[in-house]
Amino acid sequence: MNSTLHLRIRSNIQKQILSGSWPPGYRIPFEHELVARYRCSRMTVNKAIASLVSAGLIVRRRRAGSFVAEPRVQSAVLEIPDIRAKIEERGQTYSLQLLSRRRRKPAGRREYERTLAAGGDLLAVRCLHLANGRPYALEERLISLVAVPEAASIDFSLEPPGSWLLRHIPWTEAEHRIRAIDASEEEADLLELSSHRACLELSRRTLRGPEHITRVRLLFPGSGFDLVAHFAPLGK
Amino acid sequence: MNSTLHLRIRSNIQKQILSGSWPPGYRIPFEHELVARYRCSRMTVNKAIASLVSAGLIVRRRRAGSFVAEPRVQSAVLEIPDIRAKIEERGQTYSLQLLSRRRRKPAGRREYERTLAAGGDLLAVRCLHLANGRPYALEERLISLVAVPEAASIDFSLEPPGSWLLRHIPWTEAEHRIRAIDASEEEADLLELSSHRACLELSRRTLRGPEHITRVRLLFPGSGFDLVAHFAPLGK
DNA sequence: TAGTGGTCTAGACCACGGT
DNA sequence: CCGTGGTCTAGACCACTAA
Repeated sequence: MNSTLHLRIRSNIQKQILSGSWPPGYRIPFEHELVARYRCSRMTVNKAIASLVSAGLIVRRRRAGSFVAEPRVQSAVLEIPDIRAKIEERGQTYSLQLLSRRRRKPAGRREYERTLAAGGDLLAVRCLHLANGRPYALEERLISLVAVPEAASIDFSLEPPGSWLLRHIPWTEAEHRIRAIDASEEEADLLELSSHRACLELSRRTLRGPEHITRVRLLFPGSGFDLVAHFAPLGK
Repeated sequence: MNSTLHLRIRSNIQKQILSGSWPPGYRIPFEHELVARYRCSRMTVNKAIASLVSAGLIVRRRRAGSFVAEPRVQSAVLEIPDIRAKIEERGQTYSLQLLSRRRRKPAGRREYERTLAAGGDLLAVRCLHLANGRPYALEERLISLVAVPEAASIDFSLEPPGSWLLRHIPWTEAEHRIRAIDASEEEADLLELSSHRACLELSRRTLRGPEHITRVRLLFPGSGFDLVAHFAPLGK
């Protein structure tokens, strides 16, 4: 059992919901009823319920009451690892191979390149992440030199661009897309794939407010890479 | 600008962080300073900051103050769609083909099957989800008949097992794994894949507290399927 | 229109952990 | 030790909305 009162109230209510005793649509006790039951102030009850609302377990309607939410589409929190950190935490040696790095104008026919460039140049970086000397992931990245001019003078052969950017432009927003694709001839060659060509492709667009920062495509050999996501209606 | 005071305070602080004015490690004003600045009570300031803490933007340390958090590993909220709903919302016709359905004992050598079965039988279901009559995903599912005895009398040729389970056993916890794999001969045949065999494999273990409910493996042809996840340090 | 949740106040005591 | 955040109280007014 938890220490503080609002956490105890919260976990009692949550238990009813997760066990199925209070099914979706069930009206949980009113705040004033919980105040009476736990002999506490309304703010305390409110804090407990608010946390269940933000976890998506409860919906509240004025004048009507608070109800167990209808379960939505399954959603899960996906941790997208920093590649170097992930490799090192498994006790392997991380190394980085810079394949190419050039400054260029956006390709005219690519809408997203012009958006990203925002009237300036792009830095195009291609590199290979290795674990114990074996290919782990292929990275193709575009960086807006309007948004991140300092990047022009970094050579990215020591620190991977992702880690460098995270240190210099933290707290951005991002949109991810995950697909399975067959590696091309050249990609299979770089990743040292033989028969099995299936790869997990992770694409990410990174923004800071309206400003586009970077766009990256990571290619992981299917055999060596898992994304694990956990869903628990626990929140915090 | 937002309506209520605690939301205004919150978004003012958030703006400082996301714009980079207050970098990671920066000590934000003490509660009593914000109380003075906004001429409000401490509870109101506390509510604003608490919400930024739960969004992961701020860490608090007693006696020391509240600090802009060091950006963690990128994390994103992944929406795992209900297959039927997803197909129908794109205006396509959903249909379901039940390939096999049998009740059986757990395979002795498979640890997880014995755990899932919990001393009873399993229901093994294999089915194909179709969009406009074309294969969209292959589903292989095990259901614990100890946890969900009603499932024994459902034939799952009309309603997909996932949708049925969500209606009957809502609010569970789940663990997901996402990989890219090459489809086997048989799987490629069922999914009508020709040359490109890369598939996205989504595995999910579903629990209710200590009780194991179901285990499912979904195979999506790489060409036709995206998972999209959005990360924004906004929370709620 | 009556009762719910949403918000806010002006206090209070306490635990913890930097100084 | 002492100031911070963590928690809690016993009120209050208001907006919304279901009945």
